[in-house]
Amino acid sequence: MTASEKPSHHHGNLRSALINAGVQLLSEGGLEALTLRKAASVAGVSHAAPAHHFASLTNLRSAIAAAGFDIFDASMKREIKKVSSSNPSAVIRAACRGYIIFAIDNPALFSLMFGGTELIREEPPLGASSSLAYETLTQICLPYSRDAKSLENMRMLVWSLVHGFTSLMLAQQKNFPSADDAIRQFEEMLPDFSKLQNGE
Amino acid sequence: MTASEKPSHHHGNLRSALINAGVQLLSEGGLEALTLRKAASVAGVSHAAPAHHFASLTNLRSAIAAAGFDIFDASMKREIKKVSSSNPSAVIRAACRGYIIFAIDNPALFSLMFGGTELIREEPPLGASSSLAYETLTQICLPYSRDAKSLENMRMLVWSLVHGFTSLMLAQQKNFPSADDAIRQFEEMLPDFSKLQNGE
DNA sequence: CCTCGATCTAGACACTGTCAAGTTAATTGA
DNA sequence: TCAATTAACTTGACAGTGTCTAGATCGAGG
Repeated sequence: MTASEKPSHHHGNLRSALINAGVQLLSEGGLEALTLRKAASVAGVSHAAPAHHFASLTNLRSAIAAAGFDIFDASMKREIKKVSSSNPSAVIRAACRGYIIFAIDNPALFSLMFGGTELIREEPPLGASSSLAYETLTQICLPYSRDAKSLENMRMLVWSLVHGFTSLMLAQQKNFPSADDAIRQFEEMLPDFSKLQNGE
Repeated sequence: MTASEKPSHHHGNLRSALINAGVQLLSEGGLEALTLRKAASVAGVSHAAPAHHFASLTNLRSAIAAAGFDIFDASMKREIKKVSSSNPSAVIRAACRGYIIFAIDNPALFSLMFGGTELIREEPPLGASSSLAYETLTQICLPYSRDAKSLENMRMLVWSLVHGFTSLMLAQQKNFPSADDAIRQFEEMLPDFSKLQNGE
């Protein structure tokens, strides 16, 4: 949509425009700043236009959360790529760094995804994107699993640890630490954790 | 407030009545069912009455969250009392059971307390109650701490683990498991965790 | 008894999600 | 090519929300 295009009655790509507007509203004003009408306004359409793409606010929130899971998964994968994949423990720690970085960079989005807001989790947009991140978290635990049950336990252990740490960090401090400080604190807590790996 | 008392213009104890009404609304309709006007209605007063006790919805939410932290702390302490206090690891596991039980019994309250809703965390009502629970979590880690730093790491480790597990459980399943099932799943994940205790 | 302050009511305003009806534009089909 | 159909959007309305202002009522202290 360049400036040379004359404004059309049809927006063209309103659905993704509303999602982008929602992400922006979240990052600027927190959870409660995300409203259908504001998103419509930012996207440059009337207040009722979103209804044709999202049946309700819950649907828009779910689509935004799905976009959040994509960013989230990308953040973990980016940090994983930075380290040698031959060291399983380093890979897990890298994923955790990506986890924390995402939350610090997108606290309101993180809250929307995990904070208890009603979302439609099963259907395609959100279900697929969250499964992606789920899969990444499973992959990094594979080296530590002997069977299906130990994999599930390890995955839940790692996920619980990093998710709990991140959630509590966001809930406690009004002014979050920098991502570097948060990661430092997490890894300082973690050394004991490495004992339960079968060897690093 | 018995039925024999004639209704007075003054409610008498509107502040706590609104908090109780809020807890009820949360448990019946989730996060978004908690509104000032509904709480006022449940308490039997006009829509503007709450303003004299809570300057804004955020203040009411904070007071309700404070009440939640009291229940939360009581739930942990109740489980701790059930076990012999001579076994530090058993005490920690008991506290975690209380943590999970509270979340299963009060999912919306849990979301309000930790889910990213804006709250006034420093001031007396919420600040004091959350410090109480914080203190309980610190106490159960004392047997495993050699110094201030190791205590902080252990506390954060335990808290992150149980909080992350609980949050993810509430976020993932629309129909939560029973408290018993959730605790079983948590403790099944935990055995590896016991390795990092200096001895059970 | 009377005053005064605390408590609550009534009304209003802007904002919200959602619905219904109408308008515009793109696409399809003959 | 051009009319008809359908998708996309606008306008208007409604109930519900937080919050403000003004006024009414009650309880306690002088």
